Amino acid sequence: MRTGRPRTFDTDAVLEEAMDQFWRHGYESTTTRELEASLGINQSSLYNAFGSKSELADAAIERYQQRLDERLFRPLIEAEDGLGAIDAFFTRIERWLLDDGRGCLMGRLMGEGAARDPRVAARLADYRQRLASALHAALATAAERGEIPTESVAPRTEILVGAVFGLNMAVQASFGPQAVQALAEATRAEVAVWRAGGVAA
Amino acid sequence: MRTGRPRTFDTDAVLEEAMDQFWRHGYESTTTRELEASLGINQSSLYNAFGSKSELADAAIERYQQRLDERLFRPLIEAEDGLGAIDAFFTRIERWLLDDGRGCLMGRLMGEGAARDPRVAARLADYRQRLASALHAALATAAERGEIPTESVAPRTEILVGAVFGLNMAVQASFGPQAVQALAEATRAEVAVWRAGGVAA
DNA sequence: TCGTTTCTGTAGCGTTCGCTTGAAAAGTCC
DNA sequence: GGACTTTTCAAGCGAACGCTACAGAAACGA
Repeated sequence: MRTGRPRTFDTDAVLEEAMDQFWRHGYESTTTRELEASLGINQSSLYNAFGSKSELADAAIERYQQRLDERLFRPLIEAEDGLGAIDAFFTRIERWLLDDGRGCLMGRLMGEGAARDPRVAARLADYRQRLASALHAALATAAERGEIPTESVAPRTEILVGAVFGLNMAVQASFGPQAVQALAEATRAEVAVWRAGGVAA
Repeated sequence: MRTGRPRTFDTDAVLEEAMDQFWRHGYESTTTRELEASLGINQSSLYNAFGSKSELADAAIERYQQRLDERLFRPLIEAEDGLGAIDAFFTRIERWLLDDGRGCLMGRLMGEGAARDPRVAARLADYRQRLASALHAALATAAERGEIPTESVAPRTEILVGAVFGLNMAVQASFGPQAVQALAEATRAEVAVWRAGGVAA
């Protein structure tokens, strides 16, 4: 193992800041010059440490995905109150999208067609899978509790995945907080109808 | 009225081709060089005729919106079979998104954040309004026919708007035809549950 | 201390972007 | 036919893009 001059910056902190940049501006619109400025390190140091913009983004997305898992997906999977957990999930995701004006990194990447980069495409496919799994788990719990029929778990997983995509699209399209809130609220209302056995409140 | 040399190209045909280019590649990724090549006219002729890329896109989007109105929204508004028309709409939109691999221009624009251009933002807001109106009209018809409760018309309009956004997001994220089909199918299944009065088939 | 290895900063490569310039070509109107 | 207006075309402007070459600075093992 050959040694040499160690890095003067904290790789982890830089990655955190890079994640925030991609989160705010997406993949294409985050330029290496902006990264240089916001991360406080020179471009060549960036490339020396991460290889390429694509690889840096890949690492940043992995970091973001872990955060999503912790804050949004894990509570959904571990909750035991079925449809109540789904209601809470859509409240949480609404805040996630609106609270700090950053939206969702995955939504940005999906919308801007960042899947043309194969690394990003793999991350997005993984995200879709995790989202669907978490929703499926919560719906399965709801079925166990007798809140919804078992046959409806699979199609309703798709419905909710689509609803999350739709929320993200509304954010990307800059339709404003009210539009996003309206979509989230309508989704929660529909879930409430499921609980009521299909009889509208 | 001062006269001069007339154009050698058909403005209408050029606009049609420009619409197709934006449709295939979105706003940002459609370059003035590509337009020059595909439209068969010089860049300066383009700028002379349309002013700017933004204005050309604006005209192309207007054209596209008219097509959307004719092919997707008008049938939804004029149909008299309530939920049946909504089922047919989601079948039609699924084909619209998948058949020729172009997806939907509005979906591209929403996803790529093209709303940063004020002209595009206005077009997108208009699109959202037209989509919501068409769905609302069909749901109102369904309520008149007694298929769904009147109170559910407004929230379910939002649900379906979100579903359309979600379908577009799936297309933009390159999740593939099966993912898009699954979302559309699940939406139709949920609409069928509405008709059945909430009792799952 | 010395040699080796790695990191840092400047400067710049080649490409592409939206858009414009300037002169020649091609029409219309009197 | 000649004055006038507009379109066309090639060339190029200034800026931004991802990325890199290179030289000097800085830390390691011996």
